[in-house]
Amino acid sequence: MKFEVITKDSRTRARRGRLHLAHGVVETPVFMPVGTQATVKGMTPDQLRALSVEILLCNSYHLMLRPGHEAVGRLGGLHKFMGWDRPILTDSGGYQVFSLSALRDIGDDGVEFRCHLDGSTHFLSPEGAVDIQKALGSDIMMALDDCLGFPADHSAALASMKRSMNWADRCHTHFHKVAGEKQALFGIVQGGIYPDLRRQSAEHLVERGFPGYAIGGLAVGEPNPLMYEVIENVEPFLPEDRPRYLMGVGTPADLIECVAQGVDMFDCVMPTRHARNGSLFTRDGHIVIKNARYKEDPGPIDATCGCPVCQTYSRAYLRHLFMANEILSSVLNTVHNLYFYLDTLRRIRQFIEFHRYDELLTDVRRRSSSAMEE
RNA sequence: UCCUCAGUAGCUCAAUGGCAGAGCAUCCGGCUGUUAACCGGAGGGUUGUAGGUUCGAGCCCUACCUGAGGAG
Repeated sequence: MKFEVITKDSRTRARRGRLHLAHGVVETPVFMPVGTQATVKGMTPDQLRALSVEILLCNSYHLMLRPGHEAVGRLGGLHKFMGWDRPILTDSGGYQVFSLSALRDIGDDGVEFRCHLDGSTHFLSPEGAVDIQKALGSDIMMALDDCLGFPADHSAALASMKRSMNWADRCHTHFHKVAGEKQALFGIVQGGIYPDLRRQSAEHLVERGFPGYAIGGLAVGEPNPLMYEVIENVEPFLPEDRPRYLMGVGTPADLIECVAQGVDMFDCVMPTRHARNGSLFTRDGHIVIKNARYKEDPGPIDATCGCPVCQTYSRAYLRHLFMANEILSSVLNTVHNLYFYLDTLRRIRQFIEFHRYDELLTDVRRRSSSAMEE
């Protein structure tokens, strides 16, 4: 794996970069749609390519349980299995430590999960997480981490961060024992909202040396300005020549704000999940397509959008599909929302190249404050 | 014509004679490394009509109206 910074914006920390991975080149800043179970819900790989998706995120924990990472490995790896030949990043299952908290038990050695499908128990260790992601054959694998919720006091955040660092070390060691040149392992900075812990965590990981660094444990309930502040505080401790990946974030405005803090990579379920739940993104915020006001609205979702859905279908038709619970509703809404996200990232990259990123930042702040007044 | 059964929210149905509810639909909100085509909230009633019994009736009694089934 190789990462190059092509351009840096003059007035913000925004960077324009390029990530060379085993399955292709990724222009950064980049948004990775989430394909938890080896599919971006409702999309074929062809549709994703048509939207110019460059890299996907898939989930180790879910694929370990079903169909099983060994099975995927025997079938030729995740790329072949799902018919996607561009890069894939796999999450380790660290987020499930957080989101499936009722079904798991964390120890120093790893996490014991009770499977949400059949109740069987599984143990996920740092080494196991690497083995799973090796079998899946992702371009980028993530270290197993302990994703802390919000709020958490300093001592809880310290203990959790130390555990994550211990696990990151073990992933690093095991990775270099078993994995080849084709895959890369990213470390994940933790430490909650505490600047001293975030700094310790970042310095620990950098000393160990990873080809990329993720910022985890954010967008877990804290106010957005606090999230931006945490990123602003941790960025100076991350090496300039390595990609920074903000895990699980976020809204379109979040992406624009966080690129300004030096983030290169994002993933989030928001565009795809919101699509299925009927929230559609526009330049002036989202619209809820089920609202009665769209019943006979002949216009597109967003008049300024160039996506195939906005070229063809009315809000009235999309509302009808949603209300009628038609499968096509999810498909068309997902196409639009993913296009919107990818187009936002295209604009982000352009503004950085022109050294005018602050203009984009000003524009998005103005739009979100005027949307609040409505 | 007679007999039986039924009539409660837009729909399908609950409710010992004791505060009239649910599911769906409608309207609105939420969703941030997916247990999520999901979750939450709100509005909505002269219990077919008119009487009667009772401290109190959706429930018991009488008549009528409407519908379904049966008999002739």
